[in-house]
Amino acid sequence: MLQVNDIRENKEAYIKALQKRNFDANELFNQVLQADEDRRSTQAKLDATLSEANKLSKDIGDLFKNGEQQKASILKEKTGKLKETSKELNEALQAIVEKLQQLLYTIPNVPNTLVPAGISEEDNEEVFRKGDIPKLSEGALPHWELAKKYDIIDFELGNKITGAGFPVYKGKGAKLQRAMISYFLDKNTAAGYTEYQVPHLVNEASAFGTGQLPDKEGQMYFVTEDNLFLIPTAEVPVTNMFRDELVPHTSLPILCTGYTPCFRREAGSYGAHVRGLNRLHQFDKVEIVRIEHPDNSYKALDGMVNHVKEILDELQLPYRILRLCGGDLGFTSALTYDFEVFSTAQDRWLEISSVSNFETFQANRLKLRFKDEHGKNRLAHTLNGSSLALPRVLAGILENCQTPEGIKIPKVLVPYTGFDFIN
RNA sequence: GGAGGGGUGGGUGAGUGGCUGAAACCAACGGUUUGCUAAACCGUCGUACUGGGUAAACCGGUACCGAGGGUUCGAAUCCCUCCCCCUCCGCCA
Repeated sequence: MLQVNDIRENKEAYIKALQKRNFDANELFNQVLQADEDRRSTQAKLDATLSEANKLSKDIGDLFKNGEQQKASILKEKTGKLKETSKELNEALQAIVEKLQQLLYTIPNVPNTLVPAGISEEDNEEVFRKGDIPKLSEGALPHWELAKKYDIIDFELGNKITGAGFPVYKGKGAKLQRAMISYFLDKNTAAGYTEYQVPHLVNEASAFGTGQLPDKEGQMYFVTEDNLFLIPTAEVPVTNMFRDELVPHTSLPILCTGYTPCFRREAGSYGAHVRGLNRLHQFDKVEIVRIEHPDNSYKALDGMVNHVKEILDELQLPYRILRLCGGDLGFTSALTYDFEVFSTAQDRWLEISSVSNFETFQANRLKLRFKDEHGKNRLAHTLNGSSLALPRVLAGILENCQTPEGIKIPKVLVPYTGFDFIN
């Protein structure tokens, strides 16, 4: 959520930047600033009223002590009116604050200057590409066929147990997944990230803190009995470890990584694009999260991009990096790079990582602050990225590394799998 | 799930109706002392909103003692609801 002061100071620049999202902020900003004016003047009136009441209370106390009951009861009458006034003002204030919040919730983050204008994923900007797209031999198969052929993923079984989008991994398929998790975590911890195991269910405050609420409520599974959400990404529990924290600037940056399953309702998704591992209700992901000093956050973002690159280089998969355009940029993000691996058999790119800088947008909701060099309390910058989301990496491996004899496991994973071939 | 106890500033912890935004101690920071270190001593030391001031320093107002309500002229202190923690019992990977 944006800060009112920032909106006031950068109104025109923000409006212009938000146009890249095709978001017209003009009217909303005016409403926000007006609501903020109302908030202040009401607050001022309320404070003055309370101040007067406090003084009277003190006087009454003194009078009682001196045994001047009558004088005291005269003053008491006065406070009755003040009390009424302050009650009214307080109610008005709460209504205004509520309105202001509601307005702010509807405004997405301001895109960074690097973000290209655009409407859809068509307008994303490819900034990097690496790896040869293998020429597959005759009879090359999509991953869901390969999964069946080698009996490593059972989609039908998942249907039976739960429903569509909950595959069962089996044998070498299961082992390969476990291997990837270990490998990714090892890469991340070697790069300085601290590994965490976090809850897979979160409360409302957490879902709100990272921006899943109120924007994406329908995308999360919700446990009504206990009022908890199944996490759509480790970003939620990991980032929320720092909710309501005020950390010294010397403790920045904070680097975290964690493996969790991710649960997404994916309401409204259908068709060929959700086939196989392309889009699941439950999938595994290793996430990296950074809490950064505002001066360093974009350097950190580049660092994260390079880190993910390194992993993909080692996996020797063909991939590209996109800078998301305004129309495709997530609600909370200021700048996002998507990583995509090429699905050879499907002849399309699959998103496997999304690395974003949220600047203070999440921190503002989270109340995640640091004490800076001058002793001032400021909002920190939060960043996160996948390193990596498993199913599509698996799809990429299966499809790109297929040979007529079987699937060749990327060398870097072999120490983790204990086998180098699936046949 | 049942019974009881408790949630106070970075930490420990005092505080049962006004003199308490909150003692004391520890930690932290600044300084004095010192060949260096330690010790000692002095000082500073919560957060948010807001008014004045040069958006610094500083001065003032309001709110905050788990959260939200209530009683009262006045609440950390009394009452209600919820959340969390601890102990015992039950259940259990």
